[in-house]
Amino acid sequence: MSDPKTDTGRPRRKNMRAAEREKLIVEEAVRFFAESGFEGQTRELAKRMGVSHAVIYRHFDSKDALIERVYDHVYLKRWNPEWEQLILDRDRPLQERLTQFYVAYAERVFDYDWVRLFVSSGLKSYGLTERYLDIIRTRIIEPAAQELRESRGGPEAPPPSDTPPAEEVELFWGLHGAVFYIAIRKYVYNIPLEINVEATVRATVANFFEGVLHGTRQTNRQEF
Amino acid sequence: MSDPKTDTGRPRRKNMRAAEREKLIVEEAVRFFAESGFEGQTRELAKRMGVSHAVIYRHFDSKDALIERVYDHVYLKRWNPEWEQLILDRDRPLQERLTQFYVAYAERVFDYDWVRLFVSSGLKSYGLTERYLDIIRTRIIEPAAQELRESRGGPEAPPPSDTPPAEEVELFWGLHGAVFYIAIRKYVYNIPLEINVEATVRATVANFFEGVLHGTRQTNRQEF
DNA sequence: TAGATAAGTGACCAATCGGTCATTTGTGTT
DNA sequence: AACACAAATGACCGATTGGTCACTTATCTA
Repeated sequence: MSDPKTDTGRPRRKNMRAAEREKLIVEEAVRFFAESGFEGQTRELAKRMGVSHAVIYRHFDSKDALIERVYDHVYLKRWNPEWEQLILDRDRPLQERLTQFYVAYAERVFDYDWVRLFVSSGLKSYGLTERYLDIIRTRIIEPAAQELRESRGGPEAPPPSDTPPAEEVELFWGLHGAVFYIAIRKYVYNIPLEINVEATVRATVANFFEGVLHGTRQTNRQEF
Repeated sequence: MSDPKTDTGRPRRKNMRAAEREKLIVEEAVRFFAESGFEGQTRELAKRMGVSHAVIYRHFDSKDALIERVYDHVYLKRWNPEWEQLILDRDRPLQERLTQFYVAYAERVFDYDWVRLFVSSGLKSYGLTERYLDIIRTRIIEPAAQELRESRGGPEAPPPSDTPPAEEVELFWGLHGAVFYIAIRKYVYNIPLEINVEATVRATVANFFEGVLHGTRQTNRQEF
């Protein structure tokens, strides 16, 4: 039908350069493991690429080694270091900074592959999710909590300390959960969401700050 | 050492009545699948009970049949129908109702087995999580959203309709996510939480209502 | 164009999986 | 104590698993 030379689709069964093949395997593996979980078979993964499963073992020592590469590819590349400065930028109101952060975060991370692989690896407890959430905690949650504590307390507020305020930290984890749960509903629970994600994120952050700024601090909080 | 008749521990290797054995299998399977995921082997499950894995197949037609029973045992028994009336009880402020609900909900459901099995089955998409979240939506989220819409709107507010207000519904999903994410952090991501869960739930609900009641409705919301 | 080298194949392996079955062992009944 | 039946066993089956290897095929280079 079509001349393989002019066929714009994937080159059929031709040999590929090692680097190119590896990249292709990792990309296909990301999607595959996101769908099937890590117990998905290498043979089926290979079949998707139209090659024998032995090819995978030419390029990766083991299935676990491939999974490691999948992690790298999916997680590490999606963290934007600028977010860390954004949270601390006192030229803008804290609410504005967090709105921008969560809108950008959702844009990057609310994705079938990312969310499912993250939750899957959480259940397997390879220690990977713990490391990632450490970044969220130390770079986003705790700085934001510190900013809030310093900004909203009057002159009589306790002086800022090195240890982040536990009460505010938990509230920000609540905000984080409210936002991320959107992705969980969509990609883990398969709930069809017809909502505008960005608008929902904005509204969630806005509602959070309305509570946090206008609320009375004295009630319902003493038990932390 | 101890007379097997008076030994309060598990009876060693003795035959059990069918009903008793089935119950024991299901209970052990709950814990086992929560730890290992549904790909855990029946042989290892049997080994935990000190029996051969053929025993499982005497009492259950297949592994899938056992998993079905595990679902029943874990999910259906933990829903309290009184919660549905609680949300609609206009003798009390809506915030109080939701606080009571989420404190009770967390008490029942924030549990290693429950949370991990729920997320696992979500990833497998057996349709089970969808059914469960339908209950949450129709019995809790949408009624609460309706209550809020009717309570906070002044006389000029639009008349209540049969279809729940989408804007409020999404906000309440945010509250639900903020609360449930506590359990996800603890049991899926293995983050050690030293917090008082009940106090955190109360604070989360309180902060949510401070935002929802004191906030200005006009800003940041028009895009839903 | 011929040889060298890298890429890909398919058969194979040992371990593991869900599931079955003839047989043995325990237990309530008479 | 003897019988009948239920419970449990362990060997076995066929399919599937991650992984290997000798061999074939494609591509680059001289």
